[in-house]
This record gives sequence, C-alpha cells and structure tokens, in this order.
Amino acid sequence: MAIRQRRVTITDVARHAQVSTTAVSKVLRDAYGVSEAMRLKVRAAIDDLGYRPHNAARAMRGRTFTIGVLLPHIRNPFFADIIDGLTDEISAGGYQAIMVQSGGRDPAAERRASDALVDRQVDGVFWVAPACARAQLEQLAEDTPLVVLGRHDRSSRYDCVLDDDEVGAELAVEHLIGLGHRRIAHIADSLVSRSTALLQTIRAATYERVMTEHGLAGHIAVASTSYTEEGGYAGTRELLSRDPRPTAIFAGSDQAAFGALAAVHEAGLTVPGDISVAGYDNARVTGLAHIALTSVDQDGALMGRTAGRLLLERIGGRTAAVRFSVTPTLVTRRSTAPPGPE
Amino acid sequence: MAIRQRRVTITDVARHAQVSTTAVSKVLRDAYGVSEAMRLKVRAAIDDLGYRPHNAARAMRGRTFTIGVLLPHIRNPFFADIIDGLTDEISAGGYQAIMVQSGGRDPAAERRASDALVDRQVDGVFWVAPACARAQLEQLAEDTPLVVLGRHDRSSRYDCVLDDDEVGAELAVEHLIGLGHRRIAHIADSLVSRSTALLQTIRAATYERVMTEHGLAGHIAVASTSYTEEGGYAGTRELLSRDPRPTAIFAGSDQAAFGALAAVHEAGLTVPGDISVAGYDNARVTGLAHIALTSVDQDGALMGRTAGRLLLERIGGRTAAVRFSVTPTLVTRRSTAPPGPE
DNA sequence: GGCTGGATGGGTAACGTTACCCACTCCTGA
DNA sequence: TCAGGAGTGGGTAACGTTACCCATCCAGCC
Repeated sequence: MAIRQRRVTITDVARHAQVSTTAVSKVLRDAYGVSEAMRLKVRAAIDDLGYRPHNAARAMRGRTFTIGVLLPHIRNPFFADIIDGLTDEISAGGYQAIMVQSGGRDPAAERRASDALVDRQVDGVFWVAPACARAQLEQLAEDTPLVVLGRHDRSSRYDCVLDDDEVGAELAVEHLIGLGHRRIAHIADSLVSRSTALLQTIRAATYERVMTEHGLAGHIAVASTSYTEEGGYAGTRELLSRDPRPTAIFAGSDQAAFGALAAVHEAGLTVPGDISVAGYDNARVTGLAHIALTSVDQDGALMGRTAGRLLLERIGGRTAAVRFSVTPTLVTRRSTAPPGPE
Repeated sequence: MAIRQRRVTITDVARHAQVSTTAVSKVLRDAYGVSEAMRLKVRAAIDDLGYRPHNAARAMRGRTFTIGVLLPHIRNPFFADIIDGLTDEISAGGYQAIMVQSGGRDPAAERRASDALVDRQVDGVFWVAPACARAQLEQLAEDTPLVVLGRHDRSSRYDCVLDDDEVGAELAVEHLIGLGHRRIAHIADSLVSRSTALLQTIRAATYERVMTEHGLAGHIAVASTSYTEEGGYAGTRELLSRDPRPTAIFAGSDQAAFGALAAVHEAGLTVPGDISVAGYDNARVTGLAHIALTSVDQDGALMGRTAGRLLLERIGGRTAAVRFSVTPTLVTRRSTAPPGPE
C-alpha cells in the first residue's frame, strides 16, 4: 500500500487560524457561540489547507452526517426513483447517503446489512421494504432514527412512508375487471407468509378481496414467486400452463411484470391481444413506448424526498412517530385491453 | 431521539472473558500470538454479550473491513450484475460493500462522492466508470487501494477491470454491416470529449473506424447525448428526423438502447422491420423475450468478482498494478435483422 | 546452570473529533 | 455601583479500537 501522507486535521486548521480546535469544531458544526469574524477566519483556514472532517473520528463523539439506506437490491429500477428523491432532500443539509443491499429474502443477510450500517455509525437509517420481524425494526429504532418505506404496521418508534397498497391493487384489478376480464391472475411474492404488514401481503389480499367482491372468487389464481423478473417469468409460465389460462395478469411489481411480459411473449402469445398485463410501481422505464406497461403509480421521488425530510427531523430531535401515505393512481398504457373473443 | 443504551465494547468482552482488551482485539483481527484456548474463551465471551466491533473506532486506528463502491447511478441495470459479483467475492473475507452514487456527469458531485468514501475511511474503493481526470484517480490511489472499472488509461497506482470496448463495438457494428445495413447511426455519450480513455470514447471511435473501413464513412451519423434512457430517446428522435434516416442504430449502452427502442416505437416504426437496434452491456433484462435486444455481452458478474479479488489483494499489500480485460461477445436477438427493401 | 528465542499475554499511547465545562468581556438594569 | 446574563472563546476528557512495545514463561541447547 502506498504511504499515506498525514491528513489535515482540525488541529492544523486551528493552528493556521490561530484559534482553538474547539472554535474550529464549532464553526464546522454551525454550533452556537461563534462570532462572524471567527467564522470567516476559520473558513479561510479550512479552504487554505483543504481540510475535510474525518468522519470516523466524528463518529466517535457525535454525528457522521451520513444516512444509511437499506435496499433489498439495486436491480429494481423503482428504487432509483426513490433514491433520487432522498438524495435531493438530504444533500442540502450536508448529509450523504450510503447504500447497502439487504438481500431482501434471507433474514440473516438482512440482519447483517442492518448491523453493518449501525456499526458504521450512521445518523439515521432509511430502510426500504424490510422483510424482517417488526420487533427488529423497533429495536433498531431505539438506537437510531429510522424511516421505513413500504410497510403497513404502525409503530411509535419509527416513521413510515408508504403508498396505500390497498387502493393501488384495487385500481389495477378493477381496471382489468372493467375491461371485461374475469380470469385475472396475480403474481405474488412468497414473503407474504411472513407478515400481514408487508406490501406484498396487502396487494395479494386486496386482489383476492376485489375478485371476490365481483363474484370472481372462482377465478382467483395466484402464482407465489417473487417480485423480480425471474419471479414474474416463472410465475407466468406456471399460470399459462393452467387450463383455462388467465386472460389478464396483475403482477405485484413492475419487475415481475417485466418477467411476465417475457414469458407471455415466449409462449407465442401477444400482449394485450391474448393477455393483458398490469404492474405496480410505475418505475420510469415502464413508460417507454416499446414497453408501455399499465402500472400503478406511487411517486417514488416524493416518497424518497419525504423519507429524507422525516429522517432529518428525527435526527433533529423529533420523537413522535409520523406516517406518510401516498395515494396511488393508475397509469393506463398499451399492455392492457379488453379480452379477445373466446 | 431515543436514549441509546451503551454499546457492548471490547472492554466489556475483555472483562467478561477475564483477559486484556489487547487479547480480544487480537482474536478479532485474527492476529498473531493467540493460543487456541484464548481464542475459544474470547469467542465465547463475544457470543455471550452479543458484541460487535465499533467500526468508527476501528477506523481511527486500522481497518474498517469496508469497500466503498462508486456508481454513476443505480438506475443502470448492468451495475446490478457487477455488484452481485463484487459482493460474492468480498463477503467471505468479512468485508462489506457500501455504495455511493457519483452522479457521473457533474465533476464536482463526483468529487464529493469520492471524498465521502475516503472520509468514511473505507479500506478500498471500487470506482465504476469514473468520468474525472486521470490525475484525480492517481491521487486517490495514493491514499487508498483502488480498482477502476471501465477506463482504458494505464496506471501504475491502481488496478483496472475492463472489457475490450474496441472488440465489443466492432462486433456490434460488423454485425449490422453483415446484415446489409449501410446507414448505421450511433448514440454516443457526450462525455467522450473529456478523455480518450473513457469507454464511451472508445466505442464511438471504433464505430467511426469500422464504418470507414467498410467504405461507409459517408454514412457516419452520431447523436451525442448520454448513456441513459433519456439520452437514447432524445438521440434517436434526432437521428430519425434526418433524411435519409438510418436503418440501424448502435447504442453505446443498453440503457440508451432502451430509449432508442421507445423512440422508434413512438415514431410509428418497427424494430427490426424499419430499424435495427443493438445495445451494449447485455444487462440481464435485455434478454427478456419481449425486449430481445441484440447486445454486446461483457460478463458483469465476472468483472465484479475480479474487482473484489483485486481489491482484497491490494489491501493485503500488493502494489504492482494489474489490468484485467474481458473479451466481449455478441449476443444476437430479435432487435436486429437485415434492412427492408428501400 | 545459564542463555536464547519462540510463544503468549498485557500495558499504553495514540487516532481526530466533540460534549461539557469554565473563563472572560461587555452590556443592561436596578 | 454592582449583580446578572448574554456573547464569545478555550481547555480537557472522553469515544472504542489497535499498533507498538514490553514482560513472562518455558523448552531446548551449549
């Protein structure tokens, strides 16, 4: 390894500005008790020396100005929308987001990822779609400001940002029914078994409820795989092999819908001629003309921005729990149409 | 903020195991000079107390067991393949990857992102597709083990992982020419102006070279936008407005190709009937049947794994620079076909 | 018997920053 | 005139870990 030249420290800055390290620290943190003259003098010294605070040292005593983000996986394009919003919101305050993949399905891996952030002393955690037990979230929230995205359980310890998945799923299923479909299948995530608070569970349950309410209980068909392209693909293959096969598929996520489109196509069927497909998330790619997927929109950027704001508030001292719910809308595109004649 | 209960520290472990903190530290680091009995005793105490090392404190003295990953943006699905490979490789050694978005185009933002990792005292940096000046990389490499993905400049200070973009671009363009196309356009990234070592530059230059070699210099048509969906979309709209319009488009990345497909579709043209489209990266989505994009494959997972291995080696003490080059292959799918009759 | 050296364990001073206190100077109002 | 407080600056002890060094023990050898 190359020889590391010594970093410029707060002591160097203090010496150069002819003040105490305490004074420099105060300027850095915008703390109370600093005159304008002092501020200018210190800032000048910082610029002169090219000083940057050493984050690890900060972490030993106070803040790190770091937000930890836990994502199941970066492959999901919808997460990119969310992160854009988050970054927007927190970067003004000098905060930096660091992202870690949680894996999403393996509880041990998920726990390791969350520990990794805590051990790195982040000031707050933004956890997207956690699959763990609620108790684990509560426990984490005791140590660190926490905002959770996409879970419906209520907690007094952390904030929740979510879309109303019941409304969203209803929109999608009602849309398909409205087009005249009866054999509407659903691609679910097998994590539904873990908790009723998971968005996956709610979307699946709502699908069944709406079907039942329209007298279509007999046509309920669920492939329980995962909210990924592979999951959508495998689930759709399974659904297509049933007899009679469905005329429409409501995939629980856009990624799964992508896999569904592929499977339909591969089976020599057309969308929406033979099968209509609807997704959920309205990630930006789904709007592209060659894909044109009907999807439930839940403004990821807004959710990300809100999560950022809530985290900053919590870091600032708020303890009361907040719940921010977005009402989704349906964006109709070319992947859904009335069923063909039988 | 909730009252944080004091963390379990190395001192607690030492007291519980009735040994010194030094001994515990040695066990944690697998350092020399620890008997088997000591090891067992300390491990038992660690388990009893549920101790986890405090990373920030570690960072003050030694390693953090953290690899910092700089990505232009998480939206690019190809990066997911790379990260999967990296994670695979480093997690065995107890390392954790943390990701930061570099923005990719704004030099100041990119610099901030790289600083953020250095300030967080990562043991090594894996920088995907940096757009900054080579000097900045060299400087970073002086302080921190560095592996760069996707740049062609040689350095004695850091390792490079790349695919042979000249071969890749050649494969794509030759393929289109072989199909009978003459008016083949290219969607480039406007960053090409910054350095001849950027993969964008090489792909664009190779396109022009191959066209020229086949006597098609007069048909060279480049839309210089960016390697994103928006870029591909805007670039393609521009290309389609030319007269005569191209019969094939070689997009410099799959994401750009996605945008291109959308624009072609929106113009009421078909792929590959009216226009053939080829991409680059062969991210997993491109293989899905409803997309079926012809693309240049460069085994992202292998590149990620290799990057991880090289970083661990560097952290372990290697100083000689390594250059790992993957030879790309062409994966032909339904988005390319011979041109229609004029 | 004394010397050497490997194996093992521990003591201690950093690492760079901030929280917590205290000191000093003015100014205000009784 | 003086107490009290606001405004400003600094001294110092942590935070949890590890690098570096030293102490001890014991086997093996001259």
